[in-house]
Amino acid sequence: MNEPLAPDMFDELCPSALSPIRFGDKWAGMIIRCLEHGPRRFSELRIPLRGITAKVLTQSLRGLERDGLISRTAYDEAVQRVEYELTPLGRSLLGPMAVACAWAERHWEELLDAREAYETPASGFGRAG
Amino acid sequence: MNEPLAPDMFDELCPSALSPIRFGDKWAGMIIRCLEHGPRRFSELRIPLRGITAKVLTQSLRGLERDGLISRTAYDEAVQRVEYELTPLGRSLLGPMAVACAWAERHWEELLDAREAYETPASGFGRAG
DNA sequence: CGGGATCCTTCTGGATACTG
DNA sequence: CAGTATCCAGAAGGATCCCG
Repeated sequence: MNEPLAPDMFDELCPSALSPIRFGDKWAGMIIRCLEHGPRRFSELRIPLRGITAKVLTQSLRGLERDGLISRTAYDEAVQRVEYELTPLGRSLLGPMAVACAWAERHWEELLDAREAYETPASGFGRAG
Repeated sequence: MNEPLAPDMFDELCPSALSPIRFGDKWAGMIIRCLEHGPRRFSELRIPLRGITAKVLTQSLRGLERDGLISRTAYDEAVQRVEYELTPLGRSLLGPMAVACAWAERHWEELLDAREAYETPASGFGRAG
């Protein structure tokens, strides 16, 4: 149905790293993006969320489930299978997230500059006045 | 110039308490809202941010300054006076914040229902199946 | 008034090992 | 496979005292 998730979906160079806008906990926003195009399995989610431990992923998923943003479905098959999917409420967050992403991409340079300027206070002009 | 900030500006009943969307750290979003209509003094900010300690407010303000979202101006008068103000970059965040607030207000009921449903798993129907 | 310094508690995220 | 149980480190937030 939906293609595999790219392992480098959340690169280090991603502007979201600098964005002050956060959705839920550290991983929630990324998880929601992963579910954007359809349900995903637990182990499928671990791929783009590189290095996340099972415990932390479980925690984050439970939080999202608690807030009604995703639903969890366990299939009783030979090999255990669990799928997570966005609820309508969760899907309604995609709008605000797109706004946040657009903001971050748009102001990415300014954010970088601001940090750099803040960390180099000695450059001829100071706060004196 | 601008009217005093209402002490109950951030009520406990505020939908933002349930919203998964966060701007910066715990206080950053509220600080930005406080600066929306013009510069504010340190002690002025402490009023709506009820119970915040000086240290934490300072920390949060420094973080916002570091990210280029606000500017700090110290006036060398008899009584010490420091004002914080939104930069253009900081002001550009008001759009995404309005989107976030609209989302939270719109889905406030759903969020409440989801939490309640999650905390009362025993109600006849379960996840069985 | 607007902080800084210090100490303390809580929360978040993670490493590791184990399980149905 | 999809977790749970334990233990642990670091960061965030806060209380308290002090200062120019």
